[in-house]
Amino acid sequence: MIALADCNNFYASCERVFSPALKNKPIIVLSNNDGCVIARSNEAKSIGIRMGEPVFKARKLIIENKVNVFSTNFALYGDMSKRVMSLLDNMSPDIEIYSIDEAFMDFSGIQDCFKLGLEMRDVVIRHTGIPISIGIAKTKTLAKVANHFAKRDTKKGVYVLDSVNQINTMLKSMPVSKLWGVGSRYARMLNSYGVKSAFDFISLDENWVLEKMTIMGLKIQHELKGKSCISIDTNPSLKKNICTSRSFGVKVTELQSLKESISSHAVRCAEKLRQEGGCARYVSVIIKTNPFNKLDDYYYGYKAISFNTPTNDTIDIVSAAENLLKSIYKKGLVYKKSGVIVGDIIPQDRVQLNMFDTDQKRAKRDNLNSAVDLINQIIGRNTVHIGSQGISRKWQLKREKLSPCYTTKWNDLLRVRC
DNA sequence: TCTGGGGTCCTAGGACCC
DNA sequence: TCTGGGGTCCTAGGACCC
Repeated sequence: MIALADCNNFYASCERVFSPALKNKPIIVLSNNDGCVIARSNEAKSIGIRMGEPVFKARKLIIENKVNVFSTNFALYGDMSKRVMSLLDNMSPDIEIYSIDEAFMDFSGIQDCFKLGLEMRDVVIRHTGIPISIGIAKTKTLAKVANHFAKRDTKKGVYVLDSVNQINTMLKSMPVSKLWGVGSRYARMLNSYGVKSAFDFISLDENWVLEKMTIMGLKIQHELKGKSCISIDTNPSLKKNICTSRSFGVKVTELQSLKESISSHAVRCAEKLRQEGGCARYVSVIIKTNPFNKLDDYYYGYKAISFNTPTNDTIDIVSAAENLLKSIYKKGLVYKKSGVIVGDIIPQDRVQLNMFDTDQKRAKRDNLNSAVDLINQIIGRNTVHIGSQGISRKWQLKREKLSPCYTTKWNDLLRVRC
């Protein structure tokens, strides 16, 4: 069995630990620049303050209900997280720290999972003051479902989901949008096909799920049916990506102020990189304008370089970032109109012709359009994307509506080899 | 007026190799 | 008349997570 421990309303609970007078009072925690609500106590949830809501929209509710408002204090949350995780680690054979407030634990071989869950919950609240919920089931995704129901049982806070009947009942009462791995896009798509509950989802044809939601969707489905596809990772590898980003409180149009931000972001990135003991092969800079501002055009500037020699040197990273910034600013941020991607990226809707070596040359020399028509006829599409290898096997498979022939990144769940 | 920050994985095409 | 194919790496972009 796998257990998922999840701290309840983690940031809000952390703040409450240090201000006991706030017990049973509504609390919210805000993002950078105090822009959005990123954590809410149960009381704040019941008032109707929504997750991610901009503060100015929730202001009325906040004032009327005398909600206690905090800016983020990540040093505090990180420290509290370490304490919680170390307690859980002491009581469980194997643990995967999944996020600042969640951990998966391997409960295989445990006689009474429910009892151990209750003990953990008790120990954590006594030693840290943070309430946690624990869901226990056969797979990670089912443990997430179990946790969903553990949260609703405020008395016990532990839920073991083990019989098929019980699982089906729970999945029937759970909207598909609440499933781990189903975000707003997939939820909307699934709803449009009449798939409303998690149970509707597991009843879908596997090939349909694969086609619409890639291998990720199929894994969710298998996990919900009790077939484990996502194992516990107790030995996390180095980060594959390190990012420092901030929103500006106000609109910025001067290169100089962008440069200052980019430099300090780059320094911070280099710090994180050295902490990890890693090296950077690749640096990229992205600048966007406010997507919510309907009055201005939306700009998205992107530029990246690869280092010949991977580095963790602050100077290298900062100067690379500054150079990238300059080229974006000059090329894109000032001139380009909404939605245009700046940098070295080629627009998606291109018609690139490169069918067969000899034909390609002839086509370029003679008449590009007729060759495009020819390809369209062959593959029966209006828009042509043909690679340098001509119509590859990948394309042929696609035309026959078979699965893609990628294999290297797929696990044993589904091996489609051509 | 004011809308977060830091990550992951998968897909697909292009370049290139043998 | 015929058009190799299997593999890796790179990269952008789209989905997701907390």
